[in-house]
Amino acid sequence: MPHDAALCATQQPCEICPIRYRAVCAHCEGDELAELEGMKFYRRYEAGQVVVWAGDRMDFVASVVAGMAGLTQQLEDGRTQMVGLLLPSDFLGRPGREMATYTVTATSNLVLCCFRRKPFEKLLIDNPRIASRLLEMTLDELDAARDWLLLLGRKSAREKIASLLVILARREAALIKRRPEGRIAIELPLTREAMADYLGLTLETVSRQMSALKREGVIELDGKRRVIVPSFVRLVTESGDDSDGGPLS
Amino acid sequence: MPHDAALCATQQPCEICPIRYRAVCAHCEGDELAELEGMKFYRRYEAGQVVVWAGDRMDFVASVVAGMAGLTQQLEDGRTQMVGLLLPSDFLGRPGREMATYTVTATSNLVLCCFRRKPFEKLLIDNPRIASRLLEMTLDELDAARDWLLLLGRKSAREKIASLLVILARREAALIKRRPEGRIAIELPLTREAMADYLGLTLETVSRQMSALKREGVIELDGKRRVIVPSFVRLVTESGDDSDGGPLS
DNA sequence: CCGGAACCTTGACCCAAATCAAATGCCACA
DNA sequence: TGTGGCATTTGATTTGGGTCAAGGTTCCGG
Repeated sequence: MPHDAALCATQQPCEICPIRYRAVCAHCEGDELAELEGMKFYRRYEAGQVVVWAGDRMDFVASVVAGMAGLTQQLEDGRTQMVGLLLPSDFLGRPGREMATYTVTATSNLVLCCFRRKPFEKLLIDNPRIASRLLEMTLDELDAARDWLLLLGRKSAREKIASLLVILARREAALIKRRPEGRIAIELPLTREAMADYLGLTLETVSRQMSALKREGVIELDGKRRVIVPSFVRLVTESGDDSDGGPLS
Repeated sequence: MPHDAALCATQQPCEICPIRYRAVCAHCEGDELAELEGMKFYRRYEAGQVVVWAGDRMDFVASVVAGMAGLTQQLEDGRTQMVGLLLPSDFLGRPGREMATYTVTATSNLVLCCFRRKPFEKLLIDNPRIASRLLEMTLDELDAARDWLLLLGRKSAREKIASLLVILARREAALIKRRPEGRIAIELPLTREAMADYLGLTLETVSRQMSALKREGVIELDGKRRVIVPSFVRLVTESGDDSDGGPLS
């Protein structure tokens, strides 16, 4: 097994792709889809592997098919902040940009559906369906970033943890077009350190707050990477915002 | 003078518009520009006026021509975080969305170049130039939001203040296609409270850090709303990140 | 079954920024 | 020229989360 990104021969047809109707290809049909299908290739990364370093040349863009990746930014003295969390169906890379602006790391085992950048950019010009879907996804990501700004700027450590769990639960549920409620389980494919980098905390504070939420019955831990939430509404209350999570979209 | 948004009769031709080559209309020429010009109308707001409330119907989109506006999000208990800062040439509103997601407030006197939403959406479909410019602007805004995440998550109060000043200086300079250097003046069309909401601080902390930067000669104050920076590189050093601000774009 | 590494938890202490509380400056306007 | 209403500054005190330090788990390879 190579240490580098593994170019993976086994790729699925788009028809049975789990992110077929949520990714950048969502609105494509017939010829458009065939063209994308013809140029796609898969890559797999192990948890912890770096996909690209900030400043490196990046000549592909991709959709996350499975797993999770984090975009990360750093100050010179090493302080680290996650600035993007990519879940299945999210888009990676910026058309028109040669160099990666952020370091991308697989936080769990990761499968990407990649397209070489240049041909993809051409497709973007010829094919308004793809371009408009990408605009829509970018606007959604901007909205998510804005919720994240509120989280980082104004929420307490406990609210931050609860918010992260709510976000993961909602994203997980959205993939199967449902809305989380009642007793639910959340996969948590992040180390405590990655959670801390996401939330602007230290890993010690993350650990302490997780313990506190557990002690108070808001969550139960099933191993380190799986969380049981007895009452989803209780968790939402703890997260500080009581928005209902908006339309299913 | 009405208390509400002032629909303003005096509007300039696009040719002499100060944001002609930076706004969503940047790549438009001839017919495209004429079409935009035919449907545009100006609105003016006084400092402090609300442009739209979160949740209200919003049936126009707009470019900021002059002045500054803040997008703001709130938790139920009143904690407030600014999640967007709109400067001249920035785009306001989301095509395809009926309701405003954020409250928009003029932080200084503000001039908007508005388009009714429905006709603008139609234009977006028919006219790839505008759509691709909007995608580009949205991607830039996402990058800015990601720098902002780093600021909120990991920077000290002093670094936050310095970073805000650097951002304003760069944006001001970019409008005239220059890069800030040496001794510069920065307009600061924000109250201390608005700065605090931007930076995830209290207004007292903002005031204290401004005083400290002044005491140490990093900045001089010329009234409350104008800052003189004797050495721009010194200010950038104080901001924590030493990126050079990227290409002029 | 043991040793080690990676990850996580817990405790004690500290500090940067929040909170609470006055002052002070600065207009606009009577 | 005073006066009320802001925005801002400054001071005293508290506190949430950071830092430093020590153990505990889990899991893998030998």
